[in-house]
Amino acid sequence: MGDFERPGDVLLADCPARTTLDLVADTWSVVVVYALGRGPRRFSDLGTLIGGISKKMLSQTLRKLERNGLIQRRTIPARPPGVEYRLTPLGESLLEPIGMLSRWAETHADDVVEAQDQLVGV
Amino acid sequence: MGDFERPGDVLLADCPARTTLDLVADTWSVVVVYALGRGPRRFSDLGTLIGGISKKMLSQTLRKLERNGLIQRRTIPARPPGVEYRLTPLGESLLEPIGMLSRWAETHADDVVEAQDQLVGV
DNA sequence: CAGTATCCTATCGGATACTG
DNA sequence: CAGTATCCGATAGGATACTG
Repeated sequence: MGDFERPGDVLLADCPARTTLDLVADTWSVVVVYALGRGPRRFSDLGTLIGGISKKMLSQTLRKLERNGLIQRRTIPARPPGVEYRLTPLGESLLEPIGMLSRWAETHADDVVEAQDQLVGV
Repeated sequence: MGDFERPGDVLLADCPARTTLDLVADTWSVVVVYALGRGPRRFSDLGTLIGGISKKMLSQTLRKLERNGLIQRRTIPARPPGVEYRLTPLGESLLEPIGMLSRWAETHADDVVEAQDQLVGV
């Protein structure tokens, strides 16, 4: 190998960096973390806030992120009883990267649509 | 609606922003764009550069990104004949967001592993 | 070299129904 | 409210073989 690669690079298969990228590089993970960036939320509130997500995927995504230390689940002893999810410091550290990615998607969505049309024809 | 949401937000289902996020929020898309950030590359070179990717997924990912205007495919009339992929300006605009995401994965991979171990037990 | 085609398995993801 | 369980079709993704 040369000095071209750094160990732990996302280009390397099976390294922790790649595995970690795998963990967050999917739409639901990005959107859930993005939504929790607004502050702690209940399960049902997240379901409302995030358009198009099913209870199943919301639950799965929350548990995956929890297993990997990005979010924390807490039972609220209030009335009515409920559950609250919040970002951990690790999860918060992800807010800036996915914020940039989300902003890119919002900003360049029209460019993508235009490129698609270009290829289909006038 | 309140002033809480912006139209085109990734939180909204089926809007162009969400669709565009969907397009790039997966591991192979991120890694392929990341790899092409080093400059134009041939198909086989990308396969070597990107660890663990199969020809099938590389091909599929390249075509998807091409269809959506992020990369451009060009046939090289050189010897030996080949094909070269490069980022379009739109693709280049994605380099900073995914660069941040990749750097996050590299930096926080150990935190994730630690969090996993914590939950499994000592 | 640069792919496509096929096969097969695993996961994604929605819908629905049920539980505490 | 906050989920889990089950069913089902669609897609992801690897392996292998084949093509121009």
